Amino acid sequence: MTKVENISEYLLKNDIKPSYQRMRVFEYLTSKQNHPTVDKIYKELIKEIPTLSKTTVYNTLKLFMEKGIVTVVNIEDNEVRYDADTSLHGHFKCEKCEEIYDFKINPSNIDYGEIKNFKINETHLYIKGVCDKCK
Amino acid sequence: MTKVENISEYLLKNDIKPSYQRMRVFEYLTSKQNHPTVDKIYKELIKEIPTLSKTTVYNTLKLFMEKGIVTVVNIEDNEVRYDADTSLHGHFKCEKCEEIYDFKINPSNIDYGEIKNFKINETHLYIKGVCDKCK
DNA sequence: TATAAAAATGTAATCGCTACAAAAGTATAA
DNA sequence: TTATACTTTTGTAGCGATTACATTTTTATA
Ligand SMILES: [Mn+2]
Ligand SMILES: [Mn+2]
Ligand SMILES: [Zn+2]
Ligand SMILES: [Zn+2]
Repeated sequence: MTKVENISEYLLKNDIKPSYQRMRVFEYLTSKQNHPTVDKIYKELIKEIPTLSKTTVYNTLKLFMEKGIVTVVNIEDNEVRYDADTSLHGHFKCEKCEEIYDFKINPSNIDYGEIKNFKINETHLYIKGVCDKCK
Repeated sequence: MTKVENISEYLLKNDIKPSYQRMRVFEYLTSKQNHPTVDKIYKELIKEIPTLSKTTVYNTLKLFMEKGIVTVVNIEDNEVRYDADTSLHGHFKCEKCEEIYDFKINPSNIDYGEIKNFKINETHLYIKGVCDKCK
C-alpha cells in the first residue's frame, strides 16, 4: 500500500479524531506490516505507553473498521488479525514459521464463478502452505 | 461435492469409527449444505438425540478435521463454520440475508501472484456482498 | 476558568471453546 | 455368558478473547 505520510491528516480525512492512542495504533499497523492481533498491538505499544488499556485498542480497531481504514484478516479460526492495507491483495500463511505474506492479485484474474452478477463488496483470498524460506 | 451414499463406509474409509453421533453429525453436514456452526449442529441434532452433548459435537468436528473430511469456513471473525465439502470452491456470504453460497472456482484461474512457487496446501476464497435475491 | 463533550481506562460480565474426570458403550478373550 | 480393557460420550469446570459499562482523564467551547 502507499505509505501514509501524515497519520494525523489521514485519520482526519477519514472522519477520525487523531488522538495520541489512535495515531500510535495506526502507526503500528502501517510501520510493521505484520497483520498483528489485538494482543500483539497491546503488548508492543504498552512498552512505550504504560497507561494504555487493551479496551482502547479494541475500541480503536472497531472505529477504524467502521471508517473503513482497516480490514480483518481471518486466516485461523482462533486469531483475529488486522491490516491497514485495505486494497485488494491476498494473504499467505506459512504453516512452519507462521509468517504472513501479502501478495498481489490482479482483480481481473479473480474467478467469481456463478456469483459474478452478485454485488461484490469484499474479496478475501487466504492461502496456507510452506514459504520459500521454510521449504 | 459428490454425495456420500454410505456414511458409515465413508467414515471407515477415512479411519473414523462410525459411532451413532459421528454419523449423525456428518449426515447433517452433507444433507443441509448450510455451513453450520457448532451451535447450529448441536441445536438441530439435540431435537432427535436428546442426550447429545455439545462437547461431542466439538470432539467430532475436531476428529473430522484431523482426518481431513471437513474444512473450516472463516468468513466472519466471530463465527466458525464447517463444511463437509473439502474440494476447492469459493464461499459468498450475503450481507443482507446472511446466506452462504458455494461457487465453483477453476483451479487454473487462481492468481497466486508472487507466491506461486511456495508450497500451497489450502486455498480459501471468501466474498462478501449482496446476493441476487436481495439486490 | 467553568462547563460540556469525547476519549481512555479498569473492571466485571459474557461467550465460545477446551480440559478433564466420570459414565456409558463396545470389543475381545476366557 | 461374563470379565476386562478400551473407546466414546457426557457434564462440569476453567480459560481466554471480546464486550459492556461505569469512572476517570483529556479535549473543546463558552
Ligand atoms: Mn495484508
Ligand atoms: Mn462450501
Ligand atoms: Zn515459513
Ligand atoms: Zn441475500
